[in-house]
Amino acid sequence: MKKTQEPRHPAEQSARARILQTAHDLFYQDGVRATGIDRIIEQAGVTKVTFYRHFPSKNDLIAAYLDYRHERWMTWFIDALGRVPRTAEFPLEPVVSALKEWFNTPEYRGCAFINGVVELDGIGPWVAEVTLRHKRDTTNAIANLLPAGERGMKAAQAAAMAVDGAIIRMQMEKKSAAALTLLELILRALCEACHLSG
Amino acid sequence: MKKTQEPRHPAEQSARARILQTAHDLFYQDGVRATGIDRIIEQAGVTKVTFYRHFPSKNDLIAAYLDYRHERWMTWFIDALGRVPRTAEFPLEPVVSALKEWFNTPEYRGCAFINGVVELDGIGPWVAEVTLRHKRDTTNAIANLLPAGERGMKAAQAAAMAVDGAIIRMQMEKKSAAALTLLELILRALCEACHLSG
DNA sequence: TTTTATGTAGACAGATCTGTCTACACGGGC
DNA sequence: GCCCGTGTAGACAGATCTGTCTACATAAAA
Repeated sequence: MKKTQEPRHPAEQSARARILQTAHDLFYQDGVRATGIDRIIEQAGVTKVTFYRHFPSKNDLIAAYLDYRHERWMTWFIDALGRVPRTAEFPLEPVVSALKEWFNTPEYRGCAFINGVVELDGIGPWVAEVTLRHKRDTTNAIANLLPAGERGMKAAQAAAMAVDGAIIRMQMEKKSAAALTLLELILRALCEACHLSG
Repeated sequence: MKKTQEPRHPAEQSARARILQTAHDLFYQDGVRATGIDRIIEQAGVTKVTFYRHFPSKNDLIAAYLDYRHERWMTWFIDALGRVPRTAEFPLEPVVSALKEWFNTPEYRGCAFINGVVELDGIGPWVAEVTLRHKRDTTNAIANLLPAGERGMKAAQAAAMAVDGAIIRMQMEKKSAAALTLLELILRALCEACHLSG
């Protein structure tokens, strides 16, 4: 079953996977509106017909891009949170560590979903919807670092919002890790205020 | 001196002012990239020649828009902060009140400068520069609510970053004032942690 | 009075972007 | 043996966007 999927280029990816991968890189790096279909087609090494057979319109590609991005980023984030030992004194420390890792990647250009909401507000309500799902999942991942219950959930939501602020900040300032130390200040204050640090 | 400025339409604004005003409304509401020159020209009631005499290129208009926006918003923000009585118990309360006012305006679509950085990253480094100026001025306005000194400044910077998070959050969620209560939670925690609440 | 700054009206060039179309090739399953 | 899914190559239509151009009008300044 499904051996028909990848016959053409045994070593390489299927045409669809190459398109999606290329679209991801270009959309994230240069922005969705600024990236034309032609450039994706050229860089992915496919033709227009092949492209439009897989993605009937650019909007379909954008939707697939956001899904793909969510999957990738979420997997990485949860893994990164787990790689740092949790301490009772500052249970949100893994959040700072994970973001530090992300912020230092050379291709960093902010949160694809925040960028999407800003750039693509007009093309449909589904952009805001997938973005809210993304932020909900992120909040849940943060909440898993805290004791279950009302207090932990409120703190996780606030922490996630502060993280968005840090993401934006880092996107503006490029250099300088000021965003990270400020975020740590906020998260420590939050943990204390919610009696979550021991 | 300068009586030449507004001769044509005594009751109305000068052509330049109308263009800038229209550009502001459309750029902020629909996004810069999504707004064509033709639409601004039409809605401002001027012609192409008039437009290009005042603004040699769209980028010049974008720059003027950001300057104009900064002036307007900053004036409003400082005024709004001053309208709320400061309490020693929670000195950052005016920030929450001011944002509440802003978030409830029907035309709210986030921070024009954050949107600009996301949308216009490619067109030149000056976008990030005016954005950083804007955020610095905002931070200073917040710092004026706090006692001068190292502690107050750090808290103001962290608060400004959290505010950015709330701005984004509100932009995604449209309805629901969750962003505001979360922001208040963060700011209260910050004030306590920095020993700024009495 | 002449010049200059400002304005109007609208055609046009040149680029770019999305999406469609024709024509052809090849491998696997029916 | 034949069809169908997937692939290639590239022309083309139609829309939109930025910016230029000609031709003309008018009020204030010199």
